Amino acid sequence: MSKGTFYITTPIYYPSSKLHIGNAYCTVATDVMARYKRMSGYDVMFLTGTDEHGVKIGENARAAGITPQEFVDRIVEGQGGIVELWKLMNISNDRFIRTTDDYHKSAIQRIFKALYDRDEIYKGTYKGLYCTPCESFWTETQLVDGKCPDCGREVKHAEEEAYFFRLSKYGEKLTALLQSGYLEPRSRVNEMINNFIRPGLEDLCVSRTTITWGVPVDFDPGHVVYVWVDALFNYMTALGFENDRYDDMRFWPADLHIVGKEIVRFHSIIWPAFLMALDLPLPKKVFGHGWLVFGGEKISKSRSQGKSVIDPLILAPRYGADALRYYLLRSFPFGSDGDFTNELLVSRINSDLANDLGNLVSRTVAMAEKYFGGSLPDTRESGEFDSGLIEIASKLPEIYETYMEKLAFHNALAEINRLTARANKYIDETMPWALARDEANTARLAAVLYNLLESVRVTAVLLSPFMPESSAAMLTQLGVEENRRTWESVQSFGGGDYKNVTRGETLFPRIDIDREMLELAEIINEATR
RNA sequence: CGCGGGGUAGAGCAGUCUGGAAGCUCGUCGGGCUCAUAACCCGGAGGUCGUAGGUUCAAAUCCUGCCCCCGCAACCA
Repeated sequence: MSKGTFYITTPIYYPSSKLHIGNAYCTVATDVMARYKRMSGYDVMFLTGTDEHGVKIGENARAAGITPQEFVDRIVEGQGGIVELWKLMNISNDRFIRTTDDYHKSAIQRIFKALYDRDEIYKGTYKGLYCTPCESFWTETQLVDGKCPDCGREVKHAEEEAYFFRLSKYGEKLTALLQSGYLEPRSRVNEMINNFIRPGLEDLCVSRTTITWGVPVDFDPGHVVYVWVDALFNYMTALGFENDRYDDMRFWPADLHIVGKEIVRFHSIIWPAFLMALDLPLPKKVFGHGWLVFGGEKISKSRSQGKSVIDPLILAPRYGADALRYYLLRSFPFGSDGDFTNELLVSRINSDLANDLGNLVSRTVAMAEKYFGGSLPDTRESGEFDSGLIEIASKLPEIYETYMEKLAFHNALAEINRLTARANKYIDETMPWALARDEANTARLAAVLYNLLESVRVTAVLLSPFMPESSAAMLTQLGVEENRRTWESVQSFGGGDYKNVTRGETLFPRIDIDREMLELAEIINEATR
């Protein structure tokens, strides 16, 4: 029974160079949310993709001596590219849009025309500071010492004909939208209103004549659609808006756009204004997450050129995509910045995953095999200490759900860890190895192991959006059938039985942190040489 | 006075919206257990919650000033 549709998106990434761990952070979070919603019964559409036009890509392609299309093809679909990265990170996107896809380009032309026909777009003059060698316009504030921020040379005032979107008339409607809870976290709302709306919105330049790598304005040769319309409408063209490639408009409006804090502005001001202009339903929510920083400083694309050790292509195979996914979402509140360090990554894996969770599964499964040959008897005797464990396990799904709905992933995971810790303690309290010494205690021993296996099952199911592979491996060791791996099945503790418990491979091997840090240092050295 | 975020135990962080016994992980010291991945469990030491005021019966939390760090400023998640 479906609870309805749920449409969730990542930003479309700009493939001017390879992606870094920060992009992976955003996509992993979106993936977790998508998997969580699927698990809890929604018909989910999860979209990610790439924004492939613009000056920078044109330049980089020229520098590489290939066409822009070849350039983006390489970064998106080539070896070590974006598609491969998402596969490696176990991203379950239903669709991948590239703004160079034909259906998207023709749809953008129709959308641009529709805005023009409604007089939401008009032809005017773009005035700015132009750097001739770079073929780029800059604003006053972008200049470095009054010169081009890219090449450091003089800029001059220049004008070009351009189309403008009447953004300025949407100030009031946008303020109301922002105050209605459209944008989270709440702290970003003031930033948007104070910074951009209150000073007065200017009309937005939506075409350029100096750019060639982009979607042409079909009714006015020489003009190319500038980033806004091209990029933002991906969320709709990917569903089939103004094109025949797809027929999934039942997913619109989007339930959740997850974006980085630097593009909150585009998604909370420009994007809804476009939709208002076309009388289209607005997305239900935009969530602006924080950034990963590295040693307190921002991770930039330029700084991560080459193989830095924060490269997910190195980290994911080394520790497992699940462990990396877990670390990213457990360590930092999603709305704030988080300091990524390799030490913290390894120490998280060791303490939370190897010592606490992995070891719990290991000792529980080992005892079920050792004492009952992997098949628990049906006669069980409850006893002291049971209620403490069962209470936590029973309440967990509801608490988890509350946090997941708020995208408070770190809190949801902390709650799961609480159950893991409680289960480990329960083993100490009940001392199954002592019970096993006397056959008179068989029923009690069966109950203890049953409670432990149930706790692990609940844990594994709730972890499945975060760590899909490890979760499945755990449930396989427990010998749990499909119908006991569902969201519904963890709403109540007990009910099933355990007749086929089998030890498996170590879920999360412990890492020698000192040796690991040395090896990572060597990897950095080799890469920078 | 451009805007925003942050300053909580040796380290890294929750908690601040919605005021009500200062919490978690790592590290450290001591004890327990032997089912388990030298893992697990219990206990101890360690903090004037950046700073100065204010509101309150009560402030890490609300208000004001100041200091320090970081980011944004129209294409870096």
